[in-house]
Amino acid sequence: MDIIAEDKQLKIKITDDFDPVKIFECGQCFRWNALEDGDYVGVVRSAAARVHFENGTAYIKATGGDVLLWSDYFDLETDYAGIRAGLCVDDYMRRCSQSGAGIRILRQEPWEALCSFIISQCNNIPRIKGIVERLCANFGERIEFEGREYYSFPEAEKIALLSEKDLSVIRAGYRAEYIIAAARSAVSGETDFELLDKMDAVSAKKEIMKLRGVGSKVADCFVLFGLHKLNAFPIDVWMKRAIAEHYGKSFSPGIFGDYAGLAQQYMFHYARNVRQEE
DNA sequence: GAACAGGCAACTC
DNA sequence: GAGTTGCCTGTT
Repeated sequence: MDIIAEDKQLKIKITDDFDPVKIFECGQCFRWNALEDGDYVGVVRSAAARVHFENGTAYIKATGGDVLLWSDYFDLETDYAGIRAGLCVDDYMRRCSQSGAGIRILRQEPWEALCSFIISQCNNIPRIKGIVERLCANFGERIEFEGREYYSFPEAEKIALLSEKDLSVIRAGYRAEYIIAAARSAVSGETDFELLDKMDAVSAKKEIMKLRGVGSKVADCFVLFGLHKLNAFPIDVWMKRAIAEHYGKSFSPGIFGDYAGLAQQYMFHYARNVRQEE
């Protein structure tokens, strides 16, 4: 990918898979929203940004963050087209990966991913987004961008000091208790994201599942999206259906190898966006 | 009003 | 280990 910094914006000549709609709407993140003109606006760390996509070029205009932040966040060093080609172990996966071409796994902050996916349980995307937005608006740092207000995702340190009552404004329900416990665990060092990062996906999953409110699915989402371990394979009801239909009981994510997590994204995308249209 | 939702924990057998 | 139930909130 060619990244050129010009006129206070980054211009990325896309030479690999990169589809903003799929990237932002595939369920991996909750803080990017489409504007009327189709651009996406979101917050990463302490920077707000607008992503515009046109003629094979992505334009990123942000309040901050250098080239490194954005190339890291969008995982631009990884060859998704190449990985995708290698995933086509059967005809079904070929269809899935074709339909999902353009998805990239963002390198999100571990704490943000953990917290967001704790909130995601038994919830739909609009509501998850609402809760996360209220969390940020109430406890994050204010960022002004293009005449509008945005908020950073609050640090674990900040959430650790809150009571469940303090959190009631975000209307997370019974998940509030889990969020606070996770924040305190992160602050105390009992949950150590740097340490988890060094582990393999299976060990990291096992470790993060020690937290209350973190079961198998949330743990896999954390490992895949928060730790960027691309072999983690979250299984929700959509995936369960797809697996039952196409692979049966003996299924193991292992058949997709080191990039099973990407295969999961393609299957998920296909199940949600393509298959019902057939 | 009741059932349900992209899930988890605690409990039962 | 498989099955059941409550959980907080919002939607159908």
